[in-house]
Amino acid sequence: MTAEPGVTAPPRSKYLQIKDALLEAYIDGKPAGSALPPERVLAADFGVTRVTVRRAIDELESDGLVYRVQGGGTYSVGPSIAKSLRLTSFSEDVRARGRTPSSRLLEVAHGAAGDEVGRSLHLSPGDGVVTVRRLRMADGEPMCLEVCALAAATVPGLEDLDLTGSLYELLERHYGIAPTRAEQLIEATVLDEHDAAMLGVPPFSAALRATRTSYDSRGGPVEYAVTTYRADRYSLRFAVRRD
Amino acid sequence: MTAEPGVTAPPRSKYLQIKDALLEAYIDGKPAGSALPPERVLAADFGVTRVTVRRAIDELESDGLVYRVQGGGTYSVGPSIAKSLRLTSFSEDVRARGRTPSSRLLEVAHGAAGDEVGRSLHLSPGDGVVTVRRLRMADGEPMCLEVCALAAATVPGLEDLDLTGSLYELLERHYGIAPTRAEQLIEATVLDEHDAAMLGVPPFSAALRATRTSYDSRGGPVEYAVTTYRADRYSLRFAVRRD
DNA sequence: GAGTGGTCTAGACCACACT
DNA sequence: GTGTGGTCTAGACCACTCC
Repeated sequence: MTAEPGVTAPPRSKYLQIKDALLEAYIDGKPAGSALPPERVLAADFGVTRVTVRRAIDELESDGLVYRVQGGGTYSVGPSIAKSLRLTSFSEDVRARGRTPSSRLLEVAHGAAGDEVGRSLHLSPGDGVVTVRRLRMADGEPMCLEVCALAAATVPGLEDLDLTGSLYELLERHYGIAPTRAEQLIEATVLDEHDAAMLGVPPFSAALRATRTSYDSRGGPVEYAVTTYRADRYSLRFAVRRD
Repeated sequence: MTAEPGVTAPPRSKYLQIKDALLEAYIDGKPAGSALPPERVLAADFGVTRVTVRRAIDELESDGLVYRVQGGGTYSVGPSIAKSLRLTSFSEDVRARGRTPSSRLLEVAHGAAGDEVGRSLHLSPGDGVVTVRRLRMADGEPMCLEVCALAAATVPGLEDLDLTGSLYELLERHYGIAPTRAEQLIEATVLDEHDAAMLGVPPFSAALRATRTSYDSRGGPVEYAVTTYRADRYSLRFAVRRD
């Protein structure tokens, strides 16, 4: 059972392959409002059942890339808009925008979890946590300040590793920990003089603050992170639907 | 054509009924991490196929209320967290929080669309738009400033209607227009003296700004709205997953 | 009426977790 | 091995839109 030459990727599910094919054929570079072929036609073309085609289109719809009209058809929203809400690390995020991520490590500290962090990580307030403070940059330009807390017991020796890259990659490689889902809170705030100076903006500038608790596939909390983004460099864009 | 006594709601799809039943039985009031029964058991209990049960659980998962572990099971995230990202009007939003919405109408103006609004509403810059400025409140307390633009041709006589309630309800009732999806941009900003006074907070306070373009079921743009929320009263909370 | 998306059935096999 | 969720098939009927 060998793969076709040029097909080096691991065998992905059909509906994901179809999603990519639809993206390339009917969405990327097509004007907004272009119609996709009917589901039954696509099913025949791809040699799958309609259920599988629908699954692919379900993903495109929840990503905000197409919309459906019952009895009407399926239409492209247009090529440029609508980034979906996926759990991504800062490094992945910056690379996806075609820029180069880097970090300046500000502090690695051991201490007690305390109340809020302990509750989020399912620890007692006195349990040990490692706190990593970093200034994160894209093409060398400051983008956000990140404070990340992890249960000390789960990441022994973290402070001796290179913390200027992707924390998610590092957790996976050294500890076999991989966050798969997270709860996220987005607020607006104003930067104090210290944080503003770090980010290279005037004091009292606006900022977006994201507070995130990440969980691994077994449901255990992995990371509690507070990230403060420059308002002039960061925004959230997504599609919403009505029930 | 009368409904059954006691069955006042229109017949909803099975998977939505199952979703509600699962919510009540296994999520509301249950501690985080509680396991749901296996999909095959639920299918038998509800007298449907596994596909239909999975569809219900798909919705719960994308709402951030449960998470699944392949080979393991399906678990509740807990009762309190994770509001989903649905397209809701301010009035609906406030009522969902158990408070009473109200509005103060600041201005209704006719004018040319201009560049940005025109592009969003698929109009020429010189086409007419109606702009509605409102201060929106919950239990009488200022929550946000809303500026909403609609194509003048689609809402004749809008300025003579009662604009202190839900704009979505009004669009539906008087013009048969119902937004079904939207693209939304979230940014952080700082309030100027005028807006801060309107919202009853000190000048230069932080605020969340949401810029939204809504579309009806046929894909036509309906509304271009910029809403500025008090940062101390409004935040966004949602669940994210990794691919 | 013809065509489209929306829902649902009754199975099957695979990948992964637990023990 | 057994049980779980993940994917997929080959149909069916309904609700809606457009002509």
